[in-house]
Amino acid sequence: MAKPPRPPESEPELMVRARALAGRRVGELATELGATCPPDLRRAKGFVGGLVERALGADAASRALPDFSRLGIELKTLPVDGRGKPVESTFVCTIPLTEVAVLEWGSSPVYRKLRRVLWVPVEGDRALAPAARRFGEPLLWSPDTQEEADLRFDWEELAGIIGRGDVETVTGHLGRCLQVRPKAANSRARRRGTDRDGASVDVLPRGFYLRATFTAQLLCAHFVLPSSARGVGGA
DNA sequence: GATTGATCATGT
DNA sequence: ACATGATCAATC
Repeated sequence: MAKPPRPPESEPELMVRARALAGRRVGELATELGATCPPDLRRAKGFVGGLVERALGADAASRALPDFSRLGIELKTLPVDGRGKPVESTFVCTIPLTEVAVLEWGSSPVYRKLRRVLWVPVEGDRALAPAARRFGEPLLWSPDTQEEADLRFDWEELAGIIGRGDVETVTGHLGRCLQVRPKAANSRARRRGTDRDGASVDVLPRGFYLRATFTAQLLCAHFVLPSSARGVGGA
């Protein structure tokens, strides 16, 4: 692998780097970084995400910090179709099953992860070889008033159910913008949880994910109009 | 066609 | 083991 850039020291510096990706292809970037593009992502699901981390100078690699630790910004690549619409949900965080009952929205891992996110759209059509996929225009995003209210609503519903010890009743159907789905090596994986009586039980690990409908809406809204023109904050 | 549940690779 | 990065593929 070649030249890992310094972490960006400011948001503008990060955005200059991120915008420079727009219109370029995954394969070119891989070549520059000395990486080899896989023929498909079946056995390399995090390949594009890792590539962009390195290209932009993310420094948190596998630590419990935002990708750009100094700036407090999380990086998410977002696979989109030919019209710019997300084709996959977005993983947010694993669910701390034994703690969720005690967490408030403001102290929740969902809130912390989503406070500030750099979205980097990338073509995600499976018919396109990974190397041929182009990057889109990045969006540095924080939830606006309505988005945060929506996220909070779902968090309270889902965390409430899990906090009561009913994680096994939660399916991916619940939640308007957030959902709960498995997050594990396989369906036999187990991690410590709490049942309805407060007893310790081993359950399938799960994570919070953003629905594609939610990321579609946020891309559209924040690209089409700047937040100041949408009456954010109550106008 | 959209969605849910299952799964893959890598690093600490 | 569990965190990071996600997409695959069966099913609705």
